[in-house]
Amino acid sequence: MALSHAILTALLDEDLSGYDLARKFETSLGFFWAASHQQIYLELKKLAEEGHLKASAVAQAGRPDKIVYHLTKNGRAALADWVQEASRRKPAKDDLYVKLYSVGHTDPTPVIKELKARQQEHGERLALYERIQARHYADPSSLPLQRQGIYLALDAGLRYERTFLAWCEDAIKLLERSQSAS
Amino acid sequence: MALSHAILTALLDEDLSGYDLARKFETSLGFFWAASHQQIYLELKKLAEEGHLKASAVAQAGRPDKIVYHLTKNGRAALADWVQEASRRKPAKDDLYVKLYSVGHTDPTPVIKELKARQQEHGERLALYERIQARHYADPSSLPLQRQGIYLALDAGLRYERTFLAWCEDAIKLLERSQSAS
DNA sequence: CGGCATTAGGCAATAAGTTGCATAGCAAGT
DNA sequence: ACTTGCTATGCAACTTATTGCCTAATGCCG
Repeated sequence: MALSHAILTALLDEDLSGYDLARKFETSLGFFWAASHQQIYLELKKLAEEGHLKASAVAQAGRPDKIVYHLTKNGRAALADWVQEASRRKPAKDDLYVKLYSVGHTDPTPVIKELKARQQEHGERLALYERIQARHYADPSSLPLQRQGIYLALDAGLRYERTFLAWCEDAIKLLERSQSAS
Repeated sequence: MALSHAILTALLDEDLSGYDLARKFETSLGFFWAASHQQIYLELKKLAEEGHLKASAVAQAGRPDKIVYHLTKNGRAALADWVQEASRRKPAKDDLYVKLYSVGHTDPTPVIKELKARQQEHGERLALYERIQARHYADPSSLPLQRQGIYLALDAGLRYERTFLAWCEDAIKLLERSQSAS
């Protein structure tokens, strides 16, 4: 039950429809907790049934109708409880490192290729984070309290991407060197 | 089907029983792909059925019998195929960052508490990585090819933990400052 | 008008992972 | 004799997430 809490969190600020939420999970919050729209719609239904959210149908002109969800007192309390619970570190799961374990036994070429693909991918992500930072979090000391948490999450993302990219570069160098040596 | 590949990878070096594998997944490989013994036993059965592994019962004196698994040609080929497939970046999922999003709306104290707990946890993990590095990977340039991949994975772990700890410290500082200011 | 993208919501099947529990042999300590 | 702990394997129920597919209204482009 973790996506549910991410959804409740997203609804702290504003009432949103499932569709809106899905988009929010493609950017901002989704950087730290990814979810597909299928999952989101399902979870919203459950949360409404449990009384954590209140659903209201909204007719729209020129667009399909939508269902907007509002955080109830109940939901707010459930969220507060969850924030107080200690969460455990998520067990790491990344194919890339597992593949590194096979390096001595098979051709390292595909691993190098993958490292380069990741380099690209993480470089793009870093650029995105940097754009967001420049636009919305350029001056952290003047941020209102409500943005400070998000700023910190973004900062964690920035540091992670930079660290990963630096490692990536070194890893590629090492593997290419040992490849040409053999 | 990802745990299966991690298991195949672990069996590249040596034949192992489910129990042995479970222990391997509590250290080394498990740092990058976590798995419980229940999952491992289940997956081993499947892999044996599919012909990727060959199971052989081994009677032991003074201990319960065990089932040792050996990587077949078939399994080796499947693993090689998998290494060539491009793997996608795992969608990030960490409660901690989601909780940061709720900072302006509720009391930040539990979040600070959690950050400190993580600091502790990641500090211990870093110390563990450093011990492993000092013991087995002190001189990376002299490593045989088969250890270089593992060295790189460990290096990624070291960098990640250090980055996280530095961020953690800054995050705690910022939150405590804004807490006392309010 | 036809086709395509966007907005909006959903179902069903499957895969993957977690939690809790069960069994059983043997060793070593108390 | 009793308990604790390690080795060794497993089942069942459940939650969580992924994949693929579907409907339906509207706007826009050619």
